[in-house]
Amino acid sequence: MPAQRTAEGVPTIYHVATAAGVSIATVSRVLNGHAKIRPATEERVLAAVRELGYVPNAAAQGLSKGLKRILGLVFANPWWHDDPLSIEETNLLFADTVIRGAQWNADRHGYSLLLLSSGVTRIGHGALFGDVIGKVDGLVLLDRVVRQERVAPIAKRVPVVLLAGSGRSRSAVTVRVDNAGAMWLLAEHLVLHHGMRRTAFVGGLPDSPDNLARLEAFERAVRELGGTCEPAERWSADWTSPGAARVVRRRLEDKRRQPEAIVCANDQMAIGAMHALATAGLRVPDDVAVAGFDDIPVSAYLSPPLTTIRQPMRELGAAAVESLVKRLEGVALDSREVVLPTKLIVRESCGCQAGASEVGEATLPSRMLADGARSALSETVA
Amino acid sequence: MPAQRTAEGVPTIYHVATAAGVSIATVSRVLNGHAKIRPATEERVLAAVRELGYVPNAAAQGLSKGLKRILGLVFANPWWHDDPLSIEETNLLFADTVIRGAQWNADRHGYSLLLLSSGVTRIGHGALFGDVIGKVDGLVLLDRVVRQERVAPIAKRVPVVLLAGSGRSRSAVTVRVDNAGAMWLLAEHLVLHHGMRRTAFVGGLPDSPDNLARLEAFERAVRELGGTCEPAERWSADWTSPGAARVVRRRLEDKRRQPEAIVCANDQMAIGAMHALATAGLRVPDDVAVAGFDDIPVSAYLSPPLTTIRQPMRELGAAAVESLVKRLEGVALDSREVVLPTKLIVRESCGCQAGASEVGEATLPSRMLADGARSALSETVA
DNA sequence: TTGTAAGCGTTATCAC
DNA sequence: GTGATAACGCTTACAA
Repeated sequence: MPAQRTAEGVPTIYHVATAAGVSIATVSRVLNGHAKIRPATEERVLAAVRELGYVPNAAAQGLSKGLKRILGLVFANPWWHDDPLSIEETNLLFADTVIRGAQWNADRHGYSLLLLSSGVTRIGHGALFGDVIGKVDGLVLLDRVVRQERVAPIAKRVPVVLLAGSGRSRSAVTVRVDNAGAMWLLAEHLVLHHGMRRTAFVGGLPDSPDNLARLEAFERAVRELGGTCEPAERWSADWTSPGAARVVRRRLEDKRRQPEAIVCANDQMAIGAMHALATAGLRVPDDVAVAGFDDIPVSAYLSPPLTTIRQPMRELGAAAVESLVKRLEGVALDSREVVLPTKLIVRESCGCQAGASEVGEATLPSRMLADGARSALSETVA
Repeated sequence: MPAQRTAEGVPTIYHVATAAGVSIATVSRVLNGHAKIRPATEERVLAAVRELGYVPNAAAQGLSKGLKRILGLVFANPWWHDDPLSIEETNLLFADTVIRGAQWNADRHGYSLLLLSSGVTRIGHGALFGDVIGKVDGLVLLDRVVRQERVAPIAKRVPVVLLAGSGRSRSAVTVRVDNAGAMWLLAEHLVLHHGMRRTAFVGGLPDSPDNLARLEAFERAVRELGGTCEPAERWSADWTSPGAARVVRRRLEDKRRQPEAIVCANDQMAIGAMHALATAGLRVPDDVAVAGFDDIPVSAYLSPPLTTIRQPMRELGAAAVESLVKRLEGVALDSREVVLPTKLIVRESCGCQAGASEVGEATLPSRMLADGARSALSETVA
């Protein structure tokens, strides 16, 4: 037996073996539960493990087993010092909540989640995200972190799941929400229920697939229902409250008749829009109705409470991990695309009255669920 | 040369060597930039690397170098299905923003950030966080993820930084903000500037070091300035908006005179408090002033905009990683404790008038900076 | 039931 | 400059 090789203070399997008077193979067996071990032996090994505070070196395990049990999630994580205006980052809550869902489910499956960012240093510069790809068994790519054509080469090396992507990738699985169904519901509520005809849609970053899907679906739905939606160019923002506030203020200076309803591609922008309206002396929803998308926690606590689309952000992260894990364990995926359902949460910013409950909340099932959509939630959290 | 050993499709250094007609040692040298390589050779190797889409296996590198270049961050990440009320998680924004800062700085130093959660599965059950500790070179432990006495054994194995901890650990470095200085500033503003004497402090989870520090400092400051602070037990909440709303509503039912100012241990609770007050027909700040802590992005967009303490959450994460990396690179730390400064952000919920700027914002330097505090920000983002 | 030894894919120390 | 080759710490046949 090569005895203890490490000079460092960190105990290895050799130390444990020596201390327990067995071979390293036996230690490994005890720790991994394979094979039958004599109880007395097992006890000695475990005692040694405890005594030394031994924890296996995951790098060695990964090398030996060919599985690192680490999943990567790539998101946009800029530092903001260059741009004081972006203190409130692009869709902050969305990414963070997705991350939480992904971490949670990875953990459940015995994997850990490695957080990777696009945009700051080496990542994204070299091909294949630099070397970080070598650290993971699979990758979740958030919306917009990588261009369409860059996905294939990455997917050649590790399984990839696209989160909130356009869903048009051959090489990777896509997980997203039912944006179109959501916007239809909202348009119906505004146009049919409240009788509003003139609307506007405050968009997030223009190249975001989610933003595009929401915009197109909303415009189309409103038009088909007999209403109008102001030209998107004039209402394009950047997912942030200040950005949306700016857009709304600019429109307010224009003295033509204002829209009756302003729908925003996320809740943060709805908050910015409401702020701009309030500052201009307009009341929500009496003068203008406002709606958002996401249903972030504060939305229920705004005045007025925000009518919005709830998307299962956490489940989105969990579902992405779920299909990655399935792929790694050799389970066949039944679809290249997972579409999670959304809900219309009716509160007061659209003109409805507060319900009996503390936080008024009406829930309609999403119709128009895309083909192949199932509740990945029940799948995931089973 | 043992030729290509891997059956999988993933190319190894052996494939590259074969393709380039050199030894694996040469490939390694080219990729790591050590030693002099003939330009022609280098070119052949690089070509092979590109051709094959080779990326080094990080597990093998970690094993060989004794450094995984992975840092772990442990935070609380419960799934909420058991408890529908906790949809808005404990101090969500705080942890998420800290995580972003940590990820950003880790990336800058060539490390990746592994997200680990306490509480859900194996982690925290076995000693030493189960096996996950074997995946990292160092660990950042967030507030409350582990009890005081559990830190030492972990720190024996990998360097540990405590984030937002009590600062009383021998075995680990602590990174936190200047809670006491912040609360003094706020108390002065409320009591001296606005002349309010009767106050209340809505607390977060009672066992959180941050919460405790804020509560104690605020009570003490108010008292020394001649005001009063209602008993903490009655105002104890859980970091969430609904939690704070509940506490405030309960107090409102009590017909004794209400406090003139309600200070909350974070912004989410301030939002919940304002909601409860508005629902009860009380106006902020005319009837009751409200203040928060954190300065999350939406706080500037509430009505009224929230007066709060800005703590550098992102820098907190970055600083934690900074000291971990220093430790790993053998740089001596000049202190067991890093204390970052805070700022009082005066908006309108305290009774001040809106400033000239879009979002009124007065900034005072934090006095009472704890001993040894330096701007770790400048250190970090240098 | 346990031990021996051959990988796993790198890096790094020798030689040449 | 470049090529063998020995670690690195673990898992897993294969023997015993």
